[in-house]
Amino acid sequence: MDFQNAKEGRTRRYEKRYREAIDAAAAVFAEKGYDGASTKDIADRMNIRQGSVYYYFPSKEAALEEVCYWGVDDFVHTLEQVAAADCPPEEKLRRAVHSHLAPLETIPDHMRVFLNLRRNLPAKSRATLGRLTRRYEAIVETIVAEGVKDGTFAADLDCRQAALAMIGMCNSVAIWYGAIEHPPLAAIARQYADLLIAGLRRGDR
Amino acid sequence: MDFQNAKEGRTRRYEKRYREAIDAAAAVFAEKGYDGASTKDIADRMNIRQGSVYYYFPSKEAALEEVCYWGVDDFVHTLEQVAAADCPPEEKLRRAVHSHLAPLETIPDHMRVFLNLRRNLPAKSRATLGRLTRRYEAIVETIVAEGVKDGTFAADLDCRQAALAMIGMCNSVAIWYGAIEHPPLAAIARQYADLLIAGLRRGDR
Amino acid sequence: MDFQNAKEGRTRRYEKRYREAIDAAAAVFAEKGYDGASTKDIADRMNIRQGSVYYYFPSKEAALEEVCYWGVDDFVHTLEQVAAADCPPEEKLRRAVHSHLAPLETIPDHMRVFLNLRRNLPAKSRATLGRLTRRYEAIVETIVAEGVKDGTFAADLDCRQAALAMIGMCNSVAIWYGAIEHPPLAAIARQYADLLIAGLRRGDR
Amino acid sequence: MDFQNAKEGRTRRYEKRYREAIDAAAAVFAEKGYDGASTKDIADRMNIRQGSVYYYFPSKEAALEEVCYWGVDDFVHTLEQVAAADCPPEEKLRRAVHSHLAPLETIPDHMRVFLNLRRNLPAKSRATLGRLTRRYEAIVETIVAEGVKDGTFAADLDCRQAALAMIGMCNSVAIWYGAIEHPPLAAIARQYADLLIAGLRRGDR
DNA sequence: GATGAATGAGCTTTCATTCAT
DNA sequence: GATGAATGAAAGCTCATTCAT
Repeated sequence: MDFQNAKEGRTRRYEKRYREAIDAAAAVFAEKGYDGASTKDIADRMNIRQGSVYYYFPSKEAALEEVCYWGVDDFVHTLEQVAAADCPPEEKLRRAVHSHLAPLETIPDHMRVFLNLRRNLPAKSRATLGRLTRRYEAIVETIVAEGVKDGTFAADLDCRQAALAMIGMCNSVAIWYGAIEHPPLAAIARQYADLLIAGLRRGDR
Repeated sequence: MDFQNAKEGRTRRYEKRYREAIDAAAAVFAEKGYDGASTKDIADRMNIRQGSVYYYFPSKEAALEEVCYWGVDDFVHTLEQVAAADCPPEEKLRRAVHSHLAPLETIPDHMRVFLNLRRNLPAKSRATLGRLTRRYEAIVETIVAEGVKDGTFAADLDCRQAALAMIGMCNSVAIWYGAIEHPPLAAIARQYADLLIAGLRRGDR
Repeated sequence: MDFQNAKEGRTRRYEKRYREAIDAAAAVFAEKGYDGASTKDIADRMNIRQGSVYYYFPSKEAALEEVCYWGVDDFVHTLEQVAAADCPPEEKLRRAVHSHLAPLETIPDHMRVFLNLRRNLPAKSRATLGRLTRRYEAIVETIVAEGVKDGTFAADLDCRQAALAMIGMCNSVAIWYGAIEHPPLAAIARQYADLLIAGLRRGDR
Repeated sequence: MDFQNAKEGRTRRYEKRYREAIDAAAAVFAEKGYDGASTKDIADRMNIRQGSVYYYFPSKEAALEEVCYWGVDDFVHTLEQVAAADCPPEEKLRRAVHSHLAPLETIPDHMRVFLNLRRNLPAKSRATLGRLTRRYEAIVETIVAEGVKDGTFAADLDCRQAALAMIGMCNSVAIWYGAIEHPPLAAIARQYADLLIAGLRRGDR
């Protein structure tokens, strides 16, 4: 109940509201797209008036930026840990599929916004996220390449294409996940991992 | 040079320009999204003035509709022929992958618009296209199921998920095809088909 | 009644409306200042709706630009002719005062906008107009210097300051001209010229 | 160290900050105009937050009022003393020019705001300041008339126009003073006074 | 004295659409 | 087939102002 606490309390409350603002933006962008969403939509979701949105974001674009950056670092970092783990490549791939799909359960809106609305960002942020994306792809490619080297996967694999295929397949889940009937996420991840692992064992010729 | 011919000539010219209008709309929508594109963008691409766009389309939405419908019938019909062909399921799947990717070379803009901007259509068209999409998915599922029945593919496959995985993987190519360096489309199709076929042989448990 | 005429007619009509748009902008800016004026004010004065203003100007700033540039070339050009005339410097100065004040009768709004709202222009136009202004001042200074050289004006005059004083005095008329009771413009010009000429004969020491 | 003193100290500190607020407003208004300036601009200049400006001024308009009134009483009073002095009219005119230009050195922002932004005041204050202005003009006119009567200035002078010319010429200095290279203020004042005095001796016919 | 949060009105700008020509 | 002119609605953004703390 000292000053320290009072300050923390205030800060925490502020941060909470700020976090809510980002989530509201994520939800609205995910539903309507960037150009299709209005700042009024975000305001409505926060139960404030339209102009007040600008208390939280300096611009609509900035709101998109915040949503897109949300969780990206963790996302890449997790994959790095998977790649660095002490286990066979096929296990790494399996874990990669699981961790790649995980955000669909925790922050599906942010994920969809990142996947589909990145291009609406100003050049600079787009470039930054592009670099992160390419790093992510490279790590997946590394895992595949590792499997090729140790004989787990087919010797003549196009590792880059295999990585893109894996990522593309997983990302495509975001399109219908939650909108149609489907197995639980863990089951989907298992199925997709099985398919990929078996596919890569004898994938390309 | 008789009236008939003159009329035909005019009509043909008209149809050509009309087709150009749809292509212009496709290109603009593909580049900027539905809400991000303006009728002026379409007009600019056709070298006419904004208001003149309405000579070709009764509304912006109608333009989107035309673009989305373009080639869809053929697309589904081709898959139906593949499914009806007299060949083993794995060959059918291979052909399905090829024909699914083919539009990327011939009408990439229309394909991207269909994939990403369907949701901007009025409910009615969206429903119609949704039905077509589900029919398409069902056909793929049928091919997979056929493979399961004759022992080509793993007995415990989730055929629906397998179909979605195949479609999602193929669609994901549209995201980077033409934007980054990549093998020719035929090679990509072969690799993806190989991966899928091997993956499905022993995909799920 | 030929094509040429038809086209001219159309163009003339268009230009007339365009000129009206600039005049409306001038009047509104003159009355309310740049930031104080709204595009709706301009629209109201033209009897069109607010958004339609953008049919005539790409932006509010562009409207200001048009107003500021209006007549400036003529203004400078007229002074150049005065300076080049074959008559004694004091007569040149008299004519300069007259031609400087003349726009108050013909385009008072444009003049006031030029004098007071130039600073609201984007850097580039501001610089262009700044160059014109400095050229104008230089010409006046030249006239004064001529008078000093031929003994008409005091030998120890600060010609630059004298030029600025003349211009400043004349411009200050714009502040009250038309708002309070005053003699006709020609009389004001004569009085001010008399004052200046006598003042410069024995102006500085 | 008694209560009285403590209170005085607080008051004095308060007044200092209050004066700073007015100066900040003056500077911001002078730079950006009334409509172009925001309360945030004033806040920034005072290193406080936007809302806190309202601790010093009940409204933006009130801030403008304070700036405009600042020094005006002294300004008029000084001229009254000049007019009442026991010296020839031409000396009075010389002193009037000096004292008219003096604020350019001491409170240039306030002066510019008074000159250019009076019109943004509410009707009442505008009227009050208008009355002061007209009184000021009348005093100058009186000085000129005195000179006419005693034969110092030309017998057929339009005294009102002469007064306006003097004031306009002096005010015009505010436009460029401090922005371009120029002689010291005292020199300018001398030059302008010389010009005016000589001009009025034989100014109108 | 000052702040964080919010409001509500107004602004500039964009844009799908209409229509007489 | 196409254009110039205009509309009306909505959008993003700014800002003077308020108020509890």
